[in-house]
Amino acid sequence: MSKRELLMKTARKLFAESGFYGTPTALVAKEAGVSNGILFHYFPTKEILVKSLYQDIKDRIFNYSMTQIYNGATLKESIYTLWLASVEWNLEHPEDFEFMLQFENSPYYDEEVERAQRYVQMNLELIEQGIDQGIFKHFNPLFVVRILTSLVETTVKHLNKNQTLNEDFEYKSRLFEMAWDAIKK
Amino acid sequence: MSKRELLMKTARKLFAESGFYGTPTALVAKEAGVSNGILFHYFPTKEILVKSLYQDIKDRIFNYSMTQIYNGATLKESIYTLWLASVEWNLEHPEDFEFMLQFENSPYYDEEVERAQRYVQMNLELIEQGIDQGIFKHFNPLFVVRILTSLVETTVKHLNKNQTLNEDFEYKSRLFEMAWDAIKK
DNA sequence: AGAAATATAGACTATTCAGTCAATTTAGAT
DNA sequence: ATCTAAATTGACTGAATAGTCTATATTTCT
Repeated sequence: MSKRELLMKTARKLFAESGFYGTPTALVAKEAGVSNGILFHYFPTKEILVKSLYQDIKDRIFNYSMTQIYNGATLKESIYTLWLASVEWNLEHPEDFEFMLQFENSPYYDEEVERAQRYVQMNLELIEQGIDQGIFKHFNPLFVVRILTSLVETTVKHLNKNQTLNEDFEYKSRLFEMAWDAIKK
Repeated sequence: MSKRELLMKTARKLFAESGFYGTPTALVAKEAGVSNGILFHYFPTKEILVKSLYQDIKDRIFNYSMTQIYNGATLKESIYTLWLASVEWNLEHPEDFEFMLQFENSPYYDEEVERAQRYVQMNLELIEQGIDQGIFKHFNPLFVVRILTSLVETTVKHLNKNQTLNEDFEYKSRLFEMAWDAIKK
């Protein structure tokens, strides 16, 4: 693994544990087993490190989600697939999840950062379809995407606390019904 | 206003603007027009200041909500009243809202802090009723409360961005239907 | 009034931390 | 083989900041 990757991996872990305000750059470098200087060589400021991490995580969720969708699915199936992909992915990557929660509620996060995500774009298209077809309640599509996202987050937190339910797909589909009922007409 | 109150008021404002990591205690004291020493007299650590603020805000939301509920309401009406109270209150107190979002996604926040809130207790009771009566989907009541809370947050963010909708009660009741549909059977 | 307790001031400190820099090593190109 | 550019080191710095401490003022109690 390149030192750059090593730094990102370590930062992800430490940031998830102690938050990015609670984690000195020096510690990231030390834990990654590289010098302080090289961290600032790859990431000129801490803010750039943090934002790069976020970008990277979102890209990985996006790529994973892409492998899950399939042709010929109904709208509900597509939304379910994306919903489940996001839930599963976050369950399997708790560090990324923790970090993302913090980031999205930090001053670094704004609408521009959000819209830039291919992941958001993908969801947006589906939601717009659903609204046009009169299947979904008539609201601003980006708002509906945010509703879904916030329900995914709450759901993941819930499943993280109840590990026994983690493999229960019938339960998960009941959880999905909450999200679906919220947005459908 | 006592210096203690003055400090809390100032902290609320500054924390909302720049986050509590981005706001030095010295600045809080300075902006409040009091000495540094007195801040630490009332709040021995910054953490205590932050937690006190949170407690205070939650108490005020709770008190406001209490004035809104009324006897003889159906379950749906009660839930709506609480939902609307929370939405309105957050809209009218953007500083408190900003601060709360940050706090609830910070290391300071945990389940103990959450359960201690009278506000959560009040919601919990209603939700338990709904589940017992078979009106709501059958899930852990605390989880359902969190679902509602997260929907309130997303809704408030949405309304904050679209000020024109702020007075539109018909629109708000459509927003409530999302939350209601999510939890009802 | 006088003692005791509490409130207030503000200078000071010890530490922490993001970021710099000059020196050294490694890799790549010709 | 030599030159050049990029990677890497780690000691260092300057600013920021939570919390301390001593001195003074104000209130409260008897």
